[in-house]
Parts: sequence; C-alpha cells; structure tokens
Amino acid sequence: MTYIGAVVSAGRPRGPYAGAAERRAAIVDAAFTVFAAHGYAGGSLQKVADLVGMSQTSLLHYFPKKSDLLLAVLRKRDEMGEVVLPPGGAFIDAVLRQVRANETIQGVIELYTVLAGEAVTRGNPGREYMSRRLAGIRDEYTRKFRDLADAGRLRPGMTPEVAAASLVALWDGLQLQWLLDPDAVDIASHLQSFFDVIVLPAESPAPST
Amino acid sequence: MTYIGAVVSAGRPRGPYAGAAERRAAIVDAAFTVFAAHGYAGGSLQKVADLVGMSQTSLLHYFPKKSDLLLAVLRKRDEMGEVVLPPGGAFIDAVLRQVRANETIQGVIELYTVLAGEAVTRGNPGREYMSRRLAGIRDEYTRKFRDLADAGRLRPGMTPEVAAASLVALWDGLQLQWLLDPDAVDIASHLQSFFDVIVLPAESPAPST
DNA sequence: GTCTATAGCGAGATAGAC
DNA sequence: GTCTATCTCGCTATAGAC
Repeated sequence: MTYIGAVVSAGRPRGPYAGAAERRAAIVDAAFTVFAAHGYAGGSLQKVADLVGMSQTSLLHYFPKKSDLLLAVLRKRDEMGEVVLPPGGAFIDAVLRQVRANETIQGVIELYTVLAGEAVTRGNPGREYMSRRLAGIRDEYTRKFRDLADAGRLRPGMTPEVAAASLVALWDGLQLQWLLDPDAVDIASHLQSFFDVIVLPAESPAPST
Repeated sequence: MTYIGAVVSAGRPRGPYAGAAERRAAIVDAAFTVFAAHGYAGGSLQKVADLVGMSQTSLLHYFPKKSDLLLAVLRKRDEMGEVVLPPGGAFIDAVLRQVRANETIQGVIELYTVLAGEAVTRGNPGREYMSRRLAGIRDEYTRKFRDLADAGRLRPGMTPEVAAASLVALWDGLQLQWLLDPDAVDIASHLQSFFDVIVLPAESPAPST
C-alpha cells in the first residue's frame, strides 16, 4: 500500500516518492490514449509504459493487473464526461453543450465507443461497470424527462423512461456514425431534432387527450 | 478462385474437394461465434480452428490472413441481417419484424456491436466496411422516410436524412443497452415509440404549414 | 488439403538486484 | 520504486512433408 497523502507530499515536495499520485495519473492518461486507439484487448501495457516513459514492469507496480488499469481509465472518463445537469428543461441545453464540447475531444468519444462495444464480450472486466453506468444515466435522464412530463411538455405517447433510454441510445449511436465518418452526421443537430420532436414548447399547454 | 457451383457439387457429392465451399462456410460460422464472444482483436484463429475441428494452419489455407476472415464474417452477417424493405410506410413494420427476429439470435447482435466498436480503432481492417455499411443503410432509410414525407406523414421539423440517421443510431444504441442488460430495454417497443412520434397517421392530412 | 513443426513476435506477469 | 531478466503463454504466419 502507498499512503501518499497531502501531508506527506506537502512535507516532501520533491522527495523520492513525492509524486506517486502524479505518476499514477500520468499512467492513466497514457492508458486512456492507448485504449482509445487500440481498444482494451488490442492495447498493451508495453505501449502504455512507452508512452509514459517507464518500463512495463514499473507500470505493474502501480496497477498489478491490466484490468485494474482499465477500471482506472473508465473512472477517469466518467470524471471528465459527467456534468451536473440543471433541473427542468434547461437540461436539454446542457446536453447539447456537452455534445459540442465532446466533439473537440474525439479521443474521449473513441475510448468510450470502443470500450462499450468490447464490454459485451465474454469475461470483459469493464462489462459490469458499463452496464451500471448506462443504467445510471437512464435513471438520471428519466428524472429530467419526468419533470418535463409533469409540466405537460412531453409529447403524448412518450414516457420519461422511453425518452431517457432513447436519448442515451441515440447519442451513443450518433457518436459511432460520427467517428466512422465525421462528415456524415452532426450529433448536436440530430439530438436537437429529437428534442424538438418529443418535447413540446413551454408556452403551449398540453392537449387534453 | 473456387468455382463450386451446383453442377459440380451435384456431380461429386462426396469427392475429395466436393465440400470446399461448405468447409469455408463452416469456418466462417465458427469465426462468427468466436468474434462475437471475444471481438476481432480478442478472438484467435486457434479458437476458430478448434471450433470447426481443424488445425489452425489448415484454416489459413482458406483464409490466408486473419483480416480476410473478418471480412468474410462481416459479409455473412449482412446476408443474414439484410431484409428487402417494402416501399412506403410498410417498411416500419418490416423494421420492427427484423428487430423481433434479431432478439432470438443474440450472437448476431453481439458480433455486430463488438465489431462496430472495434472498427473505430487504428488500422482496423473492418473500418471501411462498417463505415460504408452505415452510409448505405442511412441512404436506404432516407428514401423510405422521403416516401413518407412526400405523403405528408413525416412530422414537420424532421427531414428524411435526420430521421434515417436517427433510426440507425437509435437501433444500434438500444442493442448495446439490451446486450449489457436484456431486461433494461425492449428494443422493438422503443423503436415503435420513435416511429409513433415522428410519423403521422396515414388518414390524417398534413397541416398546411 | 491437411497436417506437424516452428519461426518470430509480443503479450501479461513474476523474481529479485539495486 | 525502478529496473533487467526471465517465465510462460498465445498469437499470426510460414515451410514443407505427406
């Protein structure tokens, strides 16, 4: 176990083991890039080690198994990608802003798309994680769409649950198409159209039936 | 080139090279299963050979490179999955029938989902194929939605192009969620809701504006 | 066409010196 | 903590006997 807390690192700013946390972070950054480019099965510890400038065995000192590294990368991606959604209909704008921000960091989308696909394979160490994550996002969006439904702004025939799962699916699917051919689809405008169709304008009261 | 037509195979039902085409088909079947379970990078020629009951080197006699096998598998998946879509609004029913049929052959969906994700990685031999395929399906669906638009049945604000790309994305994304947790989403009912929202009933004339 | 043998490489993981 | 050396394994692909 390595206990490198704030006190220790403050007391030894450039001591022999002052930067253990930074070292780990650098490894995760490199693994992020490698897994995004080659996938988990296709990426190697050696490539990660080369990128961070250390030996492959030193890397294993921090992450004893390859799967440990994968989980660290997945956790980092979540920290980068998750955004606090405002309540009510403003969450639509927040989603669209997130989409436009994502388009500037293509590597993150690549990583997510590759790992999500691999996660459905036998014995993939990221499967449980990916499954829980999708369920969590569905729940979160369901609450947002329920707010809209309560305000009479969800088109009749759409339930909050279906709208939430559809938004997640649409987003993921558009990212795949965009990665394979960036000129083919515009993720933000397609999601905007989806919102336009299932969410009614605020000033218009919902039809009685 | 191997020309094993009906005449030849009928003339030599169990001759020395009567079953060359069948042998190739058996290999592709096995590769289908292996790639679905482990992905392309994660699957191995040895696993495929074991499954088909031959040596790994004999397998290479039919498919000299691993990537050749991948392309054969992708082609087979297309043959299995593609359905002739009827003209007009009946294509909606055809899509939904295809979805319900797919749910009985989970391995096909797994294969597609894994390979689609891997296709965005560097140097993946299936990338071009997957990219073209998605573009082709978008074009096909665009024509179908244009028929509906011409009949005034596409909800205003939706274009045939956006509807088509969205349908493909939604379908792919729902399959991912379903594979990771089969109880979480029902693909057919979610797609049905999508159609209900963007396609207007046949008997209702389109609004003038 | 099918096989054994093997080349040639790279992977993940371990042992132990420093 | 970091390294070299090494183990063990599996992979794709080739050579050549039968």
